[in-house]
Amino acid sequence: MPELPDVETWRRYIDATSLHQVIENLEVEAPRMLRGISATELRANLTGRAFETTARHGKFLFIRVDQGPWLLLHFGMTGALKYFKDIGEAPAHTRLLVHFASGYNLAGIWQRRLGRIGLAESPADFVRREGLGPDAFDPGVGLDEFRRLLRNRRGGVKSALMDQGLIAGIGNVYSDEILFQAGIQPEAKAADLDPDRATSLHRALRHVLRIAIERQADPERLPDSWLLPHRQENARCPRCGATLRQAQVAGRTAYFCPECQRH
DNA sequence: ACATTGACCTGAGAGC
DNA sequence: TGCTCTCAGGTCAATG
Repeated sequence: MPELPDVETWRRYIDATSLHQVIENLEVEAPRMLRGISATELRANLTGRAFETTARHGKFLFIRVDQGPWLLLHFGMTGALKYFKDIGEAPAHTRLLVHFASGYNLAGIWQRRLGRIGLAESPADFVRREGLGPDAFDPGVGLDEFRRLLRNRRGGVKSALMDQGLIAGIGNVYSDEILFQAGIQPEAKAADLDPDRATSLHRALRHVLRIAIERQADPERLPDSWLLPHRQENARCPRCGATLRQAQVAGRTAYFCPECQRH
């Protein structure tokens, strides 16, 4: 599902397709996805202007409107974007449709309406307001800072990784991958990780996110040595061949290798 | 301060 | 075929 690497891929997709074109009109099919703004207000803020630049923080994508606010998108569990010409080709479940004067269109697609469309003054302002933690892929989150974040946690390490207020961008799937590559069980207590394991975890986090972004978050293109392609019932660990285990952790289905991952 | 649960959504797949 | 149930998992609110 859309986590940091997916959203980063969508950000680059916007950069490659949708900047510097006058927005002629905009339609919102799912008003419930709007927060704190009406479809009419959103249209008034965007039409006649152009997208100028993009930013991302955690799982949030920001698209700056020239001389104006930032369009804010959250992909929820099923969000996607599509840039296309023929309006007859508008994808199913299009909830947001931006018509450019060029004749091209940008669709925001959410099969389930679990997502968010809005405006923000600036990414920094939004991040502060929402109480988001630092972006998980920000090089500024170095080992020391990472250790400090974990040290102050009471609960499990998987739940810490997924807490957007602690560190933003990691969800259920990538937290499993990061823990697998670090060799740590999802239910291990975050504060109990010794310095070596915290270092491994930090390194795995950076490595997983970097490779996933490079591969455009496409599961088909991720290495077979990763857990992610094997994230299904009764599959085998790509490292040791043991049967992967499935457990409810922090309310989600976690997959892990009982042999390779330890407390 | 943490975990747990259900709601929000919709479609796919299973079981009958 | 068609019905019902469960599951997927990001976020939020209520509860323990």
